[in-house]
Order: sequence, then C-alpha cells, then structure tokens
Amino acid sequence: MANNKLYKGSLTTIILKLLKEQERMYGYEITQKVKELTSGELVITEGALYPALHKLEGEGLLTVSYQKVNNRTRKYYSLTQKGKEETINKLKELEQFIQQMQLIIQPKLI
Amino acid sequence: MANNKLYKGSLTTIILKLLKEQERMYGYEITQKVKELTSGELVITEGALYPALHKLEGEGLLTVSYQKVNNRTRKYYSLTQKGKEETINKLKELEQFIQQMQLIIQPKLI
DNA sequence: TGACAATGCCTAAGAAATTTAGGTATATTT
DNA sequence: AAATATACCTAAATTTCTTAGGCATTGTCA
Repeated sequence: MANNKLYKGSLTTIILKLLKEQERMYGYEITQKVKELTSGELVITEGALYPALHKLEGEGLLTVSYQKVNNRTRKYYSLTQKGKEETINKLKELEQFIQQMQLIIQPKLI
Repeated sequence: MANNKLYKGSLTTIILKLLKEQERMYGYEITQKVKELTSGELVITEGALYPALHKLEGEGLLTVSYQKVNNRTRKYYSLTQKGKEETINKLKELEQFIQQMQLIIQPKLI
C-alpha cells in the first residue's frame, strides 16, 4: 500500500520539522510518526533514517540524550539553535520546490 | 538568484510532463522552458538533463528524431505510448508526495 | 573584427541520498 | 515457542545529481 516515493533531501526536512513540533524524539518514534501522519502511505526506512540523523548531529543541527525505558535505551534527538534556523530554511526550500513544481505541472488554464 | 533545489526523481517527472504538453521538444528547449515557467528560479543543468533523456529513451519512454535548423542539429524527443502511461504514474506520484509532505509540514490547527 | 554569449549536443568523475539487506537485543503477543 | 514489535545500527550497491569539462555553430556588441 505504501507509496513510499521519497524525493532527495525531503527526509532531512521531515526530521527537522517533526523535531520543531515535538522538541524531543527518538529514531523509531520518527518512523512511526511519519506513518501515522500519512496514514501509512509514507514509510521511512531505518537504513535511510539513522545515517541521516547521524549526519544532522555531526553538522551540529541536533543534540542527543539517552533515556532507558523498559530496559531498552532510547536515543533522543533535539534541535540545536543552529538546527532551528536550518529548519526554517529547509521548510522554505520545500515550499519553493512545491510552488515551482506546480508551475510546471499545473494544467494549462486557457 | 536561482533556487535550483531539485528533489530526487523530480527531473524525470518534469521532462515527461513537458513532453505531454508539447509533443516534441529538444534538450536545450527543455532547459529554457523550465527557466521560463519558473521565472528563472529552477535551472536544469545539462549534466543532469542529457543523461536523464538518454535513460528515458533507453527505457522506451521516449523516441528520438533529428532536425537541422540553421546548420545546427536538434535532437527532438517525444513520448512513446509507454511513456504516456508512465507520465500519468509519475504525475500521480508527485501529487501524492506533495500531499504527504503537506500532511507533515502543515501548521497544526488547534 | 574579435571576443564573448547563446545555441546545441555530449561525457566522466565524484558526491550525496537512498535502497537493500543484513546484524544485535529485549519485550510483547499469539 | 515463535513471531512480531520495539530499538538501535552498518555496509554495499544503486540512483541521481553536481561539477567540470569538451566540441561546434550562430548571434551580438564593443
């Protein structure tokens, strides 16, 4: 059922946006949240997610904290100040992309 | 000035959509058309475009014909029947992607 | 007229993002 | 007891795109 057609760069924007809304999330939670928001249509694979999270952390956009729940350790991510700024940029870029695609794709009005 | 932030796979969709509207286009014309439609905001680089055209031709979605104009040869591309079908799929995928992103990105209504 | 921009095609090396296909471990459900 | 869900991870390969060229003709402008 899942369409699961991601476009390059959109994963980063999704991660940043979710953390903007929620303050603190762990990887597995992000995959579930995306599924929930899109009624199962968009599925984030872990092979894409974890490297993306590590990269964002390496760039100083995310910070990490650990918490043990039911004998399993969760790795929580939060936006840094730099991350908050980048989130705004990424969201703007996405909106521009959507607008540009609609200019190209929209049916011609005669 | 150009934003030029393309997302993976969108180039193929752009090419197919333009050929759906116009029947017959050559590579350079496609780059100019995209610039024109987006007021210069979206720029398709030739290093991306030509390999993409060759791939679509190889997959049997496009056919080629040549025409000499002002002593310069243009290589015109058109959609095959298979290409027309794939265009519909790609456009549907793009619309789904946009809807899914808006589900994730849209401001929460309280 | 000489140079540069525009038109028109192309390739190849490398970077970046993702897919695919695993691995490890505990908790819960069947 | 076995399968599913939770929770993290990596590595090879693939796909797509960027960067940086090359070649040739025509148009423009100083």
